[in-house]
Amino acid sequence: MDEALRAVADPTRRAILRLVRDDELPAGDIAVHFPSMSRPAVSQHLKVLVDSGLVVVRPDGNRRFYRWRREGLRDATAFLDEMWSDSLARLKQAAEREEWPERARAASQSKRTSRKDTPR
Amino acid sequence: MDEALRAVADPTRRAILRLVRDDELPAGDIAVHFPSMSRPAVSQHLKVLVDSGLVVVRPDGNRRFYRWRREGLRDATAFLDEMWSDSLARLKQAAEREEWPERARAASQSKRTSRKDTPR
DNA sequence: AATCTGTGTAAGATATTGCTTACATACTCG
DNA sequence: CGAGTATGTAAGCAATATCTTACACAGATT
Repeated sequence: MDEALRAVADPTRRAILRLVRDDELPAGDIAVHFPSMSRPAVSQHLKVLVDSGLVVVRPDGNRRFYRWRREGLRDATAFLDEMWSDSLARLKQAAEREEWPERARAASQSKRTSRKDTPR
Repeated sequence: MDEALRAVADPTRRAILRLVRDDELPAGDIAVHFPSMSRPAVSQHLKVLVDSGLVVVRPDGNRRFYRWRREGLRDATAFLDEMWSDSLARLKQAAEREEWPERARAASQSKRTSRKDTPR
């Protein structure tokens, strides 16, 4: 999942993903969308996308067709969903404390047990 | 948005986000959750999170309380939504071509106009 | 066969990350 | 005030990312 998110953190790679989301495209066709960078650079981005599981390749004769691989974004999506979810457990906990979840809760008591930076 | 996604691509930072999603926590309390790394390392991760807009700080006396900033994940979420969406435009286009969107479409003709790597 | 075409890989330069340790600062409390 | 607490910043380092140019090589064309 780290890999997928890292891959998606690059704007070029996101643009590539959009290109191959609905259509299968050969590397060359993808590269022409990025005149500001060399073709090998795009090729390397494609490699990153393949290695992170976000895209699959289908060689066909001379060319290599790239296509989005849905499964590759599952975990990343799950993480965001988790962040946005209203967490039942959280609501229950809040209820038990007789507080409203909407109200910002004051921070719990910090333990204050640490002294100095523990050297390692 | 690049920044937010890059920030979230790190597992430590995701863990921090989960910690401060529902509760406001002081830096120290956050750091103790990561005994495998030094406190300054965590502090630096917090800085990344703040700089990328994923988290806000509230200084209070001695301490600094961190809390998730929802807005920070909006764009990243939008990107994923876009990837998963069934794109009305795409459906319409498919209809106009009298094809079913579920059917994988063969790649469009590549132009084959490129010759060699263009030197820069 | 000779030569394109499409695309990946190698090597190298440079910038960025993610740590670590040492230190600076500011607040708190007796 | 002076010691202790909470936390950020500086400097340095090893690993990684992201480009670039040069090159390798298989498949297509003539």
